[in-house]
Amino acid sequence: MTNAADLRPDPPKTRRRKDARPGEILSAGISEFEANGFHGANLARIAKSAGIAKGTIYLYYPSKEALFLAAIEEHINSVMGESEAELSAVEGTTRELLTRLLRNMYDRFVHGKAHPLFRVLLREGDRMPSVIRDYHAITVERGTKLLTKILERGVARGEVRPGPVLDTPQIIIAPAIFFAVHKMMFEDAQAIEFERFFEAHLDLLFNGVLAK
Amino acid sequence: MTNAADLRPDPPKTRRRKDARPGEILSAGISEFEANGFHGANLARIAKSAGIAKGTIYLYYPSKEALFLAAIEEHINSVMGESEAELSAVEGTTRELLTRLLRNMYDRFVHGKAHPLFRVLLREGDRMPSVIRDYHAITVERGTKLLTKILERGVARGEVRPGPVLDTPQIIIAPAIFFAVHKMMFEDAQAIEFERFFEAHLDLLFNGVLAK
DNA sequence: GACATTAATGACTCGCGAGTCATTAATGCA
DNA sequence: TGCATTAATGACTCGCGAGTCATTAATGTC
Repeated sequence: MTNAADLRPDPPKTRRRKDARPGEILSAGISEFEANGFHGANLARIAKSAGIAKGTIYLYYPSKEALFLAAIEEHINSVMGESEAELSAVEGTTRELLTRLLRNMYDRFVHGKAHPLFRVLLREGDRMPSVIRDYHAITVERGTKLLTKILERGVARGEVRPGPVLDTPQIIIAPAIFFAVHKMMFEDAQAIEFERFFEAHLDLLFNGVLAK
Repeated sequence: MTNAADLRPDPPKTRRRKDARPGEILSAGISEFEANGFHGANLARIAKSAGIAKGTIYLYYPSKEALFLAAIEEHINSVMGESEAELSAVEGTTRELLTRLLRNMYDRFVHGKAHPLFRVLLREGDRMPSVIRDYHAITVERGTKLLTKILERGVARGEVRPGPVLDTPQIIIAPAIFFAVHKMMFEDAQAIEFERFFEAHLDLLFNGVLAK
């Protein structure tokens, strides 16, 4: 029954992989933080899921908080960088542009990868104002600028009515954030049907509620 | 230097007040839970602020969770019961009705007592689905019914355009919730000026964004 | 006033999880 | 092949806060 395997030395029980570790820990961390938030996350669990011992984490990150910050930063960039190209093309009617922008918002913040990130920051972001500022700059500010561009272009083309909405363009995407929040809180109690809500959102935007 | 006070027996160091305690503990609890959420709340602090020892809390409430549930229930009722009367009067134009309803929403969920409650439930409500269901019934369902009533009356009066908004009337108050959430997350990073936002909200509702 | 009842106390236990560090062993180099 | 370096380990410490319980003392009753 002797075979080659018996002659091979045992594979080492631990591997020394100084350069692969940080990334592995980071991605295990992202999953754990997404699922349980900062407070609820457990370093022993992160270690286990990264296939290492708890102490090893501390060889690469000085504290739970530092790991969280690194994980969030990584996540923000990977999640928010996407659809940048898709949205930067500003052509077509204002109606088309806004429809596309909103569809994209819902895709990301309600159904997509941005949802868990939004959830964690909404719940525990007040612990770390610098993260919130980053997130604000990358999502809100950037989005607001894009909206403003679309609306001003719309005014120039005679498609958009000048008015107070131009001063606080966030109001245009507000229902999408509302939907994401509602889902977070009341998914179990009573979910809102997405397609209907989306239709209503567009209708409100383009027509208001009053009869002509 | 002898006077009456010297002769009076020392006042008792502890008072036995079986019936006053629960209420006092509850109100100390409400403050603590409002300020720190469920997890962040500290029973020793609640006891101190109620002027009793920690053990005394357990004479009246079997656990932190039970105290939280009692505090939330109490709070929900006291906070949500208000402005009921004010809103039930359905007369005037639809425009007037909606303006009044929205002003009321902002007053309560952004500036008023409902804000901290909303904040706590948004952050930690998933721990206790029954509380969320109560809250949903008292706020969302009731509000949605009122909105539906206003909108259907509006349609009957020819003031409101029938359309998808009637199916998901929540969309009308969505920007108010957005504003509350934005305030929670980004107050420090970049607050939105309230009056402008409110104007934009009404304008969006009554006019949409497109030029006529 | 003496005694029984029970409200109130707060020092204590206990579980949890972040962070430490003495020990082990993988790997590179002579 | 032996030695030095350092990645990796995991049992341990330590602080925190919920929940306990033996003890104290306020109050009602005879």
